[in-house]
Amino acid sequence: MPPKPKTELERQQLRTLIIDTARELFVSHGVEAVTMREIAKRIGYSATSIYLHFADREALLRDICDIDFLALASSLKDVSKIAGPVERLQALGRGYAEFALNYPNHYRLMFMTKRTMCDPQQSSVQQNNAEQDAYYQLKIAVNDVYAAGYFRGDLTDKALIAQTIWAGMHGVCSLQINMANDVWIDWVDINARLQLMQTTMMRGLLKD
Amino acid sequence: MPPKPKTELERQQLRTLIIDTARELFVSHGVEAVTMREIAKRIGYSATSIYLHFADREALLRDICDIDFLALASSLKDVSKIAGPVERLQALGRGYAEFALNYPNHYRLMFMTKRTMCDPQQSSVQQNNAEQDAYYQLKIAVNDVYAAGYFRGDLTDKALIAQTIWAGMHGVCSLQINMANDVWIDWVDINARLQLMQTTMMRGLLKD
DNA sequence: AAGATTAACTTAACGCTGTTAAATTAACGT
DNA sequence: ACGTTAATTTAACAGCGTTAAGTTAATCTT
Repeated sequence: MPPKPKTELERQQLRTLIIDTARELFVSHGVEAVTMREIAKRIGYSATSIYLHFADREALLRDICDIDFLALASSLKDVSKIAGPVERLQALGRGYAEFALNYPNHYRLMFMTKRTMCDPQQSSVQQNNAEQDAYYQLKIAVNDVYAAGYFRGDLTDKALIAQTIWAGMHGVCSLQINMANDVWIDWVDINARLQLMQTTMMRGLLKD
Repeated sequence: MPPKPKTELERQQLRTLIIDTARELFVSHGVEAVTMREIAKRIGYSATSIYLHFADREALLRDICDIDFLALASSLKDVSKIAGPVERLQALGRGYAEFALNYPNHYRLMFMTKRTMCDPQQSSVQQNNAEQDAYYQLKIAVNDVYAAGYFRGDLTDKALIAQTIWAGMHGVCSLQINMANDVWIDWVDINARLQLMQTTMMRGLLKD
């Protein structure tokens, strides 16, 4: 029904409306099942209107991903208040898993689905900003434990330590998200698996 | 161009020809990029012919997955010859990672992609057959280490131990497969990550 | 041996998808 | 008052998985 002039602010608001609407649909239906037409209908526009704001579906997914990464980082920001460095690192792992299992479809989009990458320059997430970059939060937490001298003597590569801890938690979460319904496996309770992964990581990486 | 009667053997051969052709295409192009028409063209049939042997694309993917699981288990079968139980467990992890990183598109289909499950009854993989069931191989290896009394005293749930080790290796492999090209992360060499995950797991789970 | 039957296969077509081209609408500048 | 132009829609395309309808030729029946 619409006419002509639109302020830059209004354009931006429509962009984020599209993104937020799509994210909401993803929660319940999963990314792959949500169509461009469905997103458009939900906001009362025609499907082609989305292409005035995003080059294609992939570009929309990238921007949605950015918001998801911000949401993850935001959900973890209170962790920095925790006193002990080791406790902080463990709380980060717990928070990460909580996000993954609360928003499995978003986690899937972020970490388990093949996507075309964009350079971080044009991402809306500020790299190495602790409020926005969850991986940076992990690196800080690892750094703090390292500075306190808690890691085993043979562990000197802090990026390697961080990526290993990440992989451990990601392994538990992603198997849960993708394989929990697989009757082939005699799955143990997910909380027990998360717990053992955390303590195994700490026992394996920290000094005795 | 073809006429009528076909033996049960010939039907089976055509089935496996379809599966093998699709698997080969998956290796280079990825599962999502391979279309039914493309598979059919490759074997010189029309696309609709596939539907005489598989209910739908999902059913074809399930059967392909079965073959992939068999291939994984087969690639690990020599591990059982290794003498020490801990060495066996570690070799299993290395072999698993080797498979994952050599056939990333198949690994993605097997462990990272949402699929509708079928009951193990009608799977061509024999559950709890060490030659065919890779997860059973892992359980045996964990069992052997457990029987030898090498695990820490507070670890009594063998399924939990197996699933944690699996999650650790899966975490490293799946992050590598899906995120290795992400310039956001200062990725350390994949072999170093695999190595540290293995030693961390062993240090964390085994007695000192 | 001729005709009906039927398995194996193909061509046509449907509904859905992401996406593009063309048409429409209405506010603005002059 | 009127063209210009941005915002939006409708129409349409190519490709997908899939189904329906046809075609072919070997076998079965009598």
